[in-house]
Amino acid sequence: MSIERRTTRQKEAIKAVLKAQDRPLLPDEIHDLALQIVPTVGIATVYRSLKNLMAEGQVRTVEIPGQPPRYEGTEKGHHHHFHCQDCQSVFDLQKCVEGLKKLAPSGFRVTDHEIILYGLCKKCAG
Amino acid sequence: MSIERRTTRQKEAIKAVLKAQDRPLLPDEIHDLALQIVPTVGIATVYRSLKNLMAEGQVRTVEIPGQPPRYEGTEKGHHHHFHCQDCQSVFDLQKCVEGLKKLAPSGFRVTDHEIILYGLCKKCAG
DNA sequence: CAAATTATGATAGTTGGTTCTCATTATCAA
DNA sequence: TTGATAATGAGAACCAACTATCATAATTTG
Repeated sequence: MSIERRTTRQKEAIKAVLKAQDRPLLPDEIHDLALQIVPTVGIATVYRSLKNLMAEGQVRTVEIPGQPPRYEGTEKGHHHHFHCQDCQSVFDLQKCVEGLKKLAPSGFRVTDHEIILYGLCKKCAG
Repeated sequence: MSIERRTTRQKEAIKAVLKAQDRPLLPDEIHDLALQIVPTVGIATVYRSLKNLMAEGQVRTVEIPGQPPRYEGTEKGHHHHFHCQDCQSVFDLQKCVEGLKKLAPSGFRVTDHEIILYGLCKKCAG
C-alpha cells in the first residue's frame, strides 16, 4: 500500500514525536503527543505512518514480552531496554554485554539477541 | 473459578506433556501432544489447565516478543531461550550471564531480566 | 453403585490491537 | 489557482488469542 508521496502535518508531527523521545513509545502515546502538535491526527494515521517509517528504516519496533509493540527511531544505535513494573514505562539502556553467543548450544547460529531488564525506574523506586 | 478438585485424564495428559519437553510449548502444541495421550482434549481444557497450573506455580509463561506465550514447567531452574528464526521453535539455554544489573541507570532497581537469542537452531543451520 | 457435583468439549463470544473502507480534506504540479 | 489525486479521520471490520456458556460426561463420596 503505500509509498508516501506527500508531506503532511500529521506525518511530520509523528516523526517529531518519535525523535523527541528517549524511550520507545506505544502507538497511543505517539497519538496523544502528536495531537499536541497538530489539532487532528487519527490513530489510523499513526499506524499508517509507523508502517511506512518502518519500511523506510527510520523506525523500529521494541517488543516487551506480554506488551504491545513500541516504536523508536533508528538513529539510536544498538541498545536494550528497561521495563518499569510499576509505571509500565520502558527506558533505554546505554550499554550491552559480552559473551551472549556462548549461551547457545553448539551448532546453533546466533545472529541477534535481546536483553530486557525489569524492576523499578528511578521515580518509582525513590 | 476454579480450584481443581478432581483428577482427570485430560489434566494428567497436559501435565505429562509439559514435563516431557525440554522447551516451552504453545497452547496448540500442548493440545496436539495431549491428544496423543487422551483421545479427546479440547483447547479450552488446555487453557483452563494452564491457568490453574500457573496459579499453583507448577507452570510459567515464556514470552518471545511478537509471539503468543509459551508454557514450561517450573521444575526447570532459571534459564533463557533461543528462538529459531526459521522453524520458529524455542529452545532452552543452559546458562546465564553476569553483570546485567550494571546496564541500568543509577537509581533504577533491577529485580529480573530476560535474555533471548535469535538465529538458526542446529537443524536449520546445518 | 448411585447421587452429587466438578470437569469437559464445542462453540459462541470477547478482547485488544491493528487494518480497512470510503467520503472528505489537503497537497502539489502545472 | 485549480484540478488530479494522495492522505486523512472516523468508525467498521478484522484477527488471533483467549474466555465464557452450557449441555453432557466423568469423578468421587457415601
